[in-house]
Amino acid sequence: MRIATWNVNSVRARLDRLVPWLQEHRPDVVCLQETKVADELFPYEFLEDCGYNVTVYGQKTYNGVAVLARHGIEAVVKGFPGAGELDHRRLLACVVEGVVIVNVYVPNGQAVGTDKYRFKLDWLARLRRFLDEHHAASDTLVLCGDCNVTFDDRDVHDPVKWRGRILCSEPEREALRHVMGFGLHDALRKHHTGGGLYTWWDLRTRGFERNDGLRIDHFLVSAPALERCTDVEIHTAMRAGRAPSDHVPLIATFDL
DNA sequence: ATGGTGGGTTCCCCA
Repeated sequence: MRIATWNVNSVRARLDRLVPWLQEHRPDVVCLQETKVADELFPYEFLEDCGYNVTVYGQKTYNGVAVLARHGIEAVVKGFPGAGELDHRRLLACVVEGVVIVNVYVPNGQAVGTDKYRFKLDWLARLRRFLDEHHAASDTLVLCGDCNVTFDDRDVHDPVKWRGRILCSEPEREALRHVMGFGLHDALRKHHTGGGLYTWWDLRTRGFERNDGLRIDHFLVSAPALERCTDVEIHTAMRAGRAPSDHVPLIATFDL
């Protein structure tokens, strides 16, 4: 089973990139973030025509997550249970072929010390509680998405410039490690231990042209899933060319 | 120290 994750920065604006990529690579499961569209306006037909069942949890303008699967999508959970209608639409969990899929769009946090930063740290604490209350580390579980946090300086092209800043600050890394404490492992690091592997480059500073990137999109998987994980690839080429997202897709392969 | 680009909406917010 091959599982993909991609922050598309608007699913409607990215269809011309997303559809050919799906047709070429045909991942079994695709977790999308930042779909930026209300559920009734989601472009279902384009993705269904690629051979996918589609489950969405979106909102107008901001946030939004979706799961596409070539197999049946079961046990769908939209948002943190009990959080209410006003909560950001950033979490979509489900089961595909017996694998628990948790698709997340972690808040960006804007800047260290802001209200959005505190919201981000709290959101990560809620994510850990959600895992504790609804899942077990002995399950075959794959949590993936835009985590908006680097693990360490290997994930940062210019660690001096980024030290202590948003996406790299120690409280964020600690909050992410607390999520990992549920019993998750950084699947990419099973296969690639070096630096220089990035998934996001800032549009505003034309970061991609200088490879000024960060690794903030992750596959965080339970021990049973890690054991069966045979590769994680970053599709860096998708950052080049016309109208890219600021994030590139990743595909993790599991011997399942 | 700031701004840059891009998406979606609305006369600006968010990343």
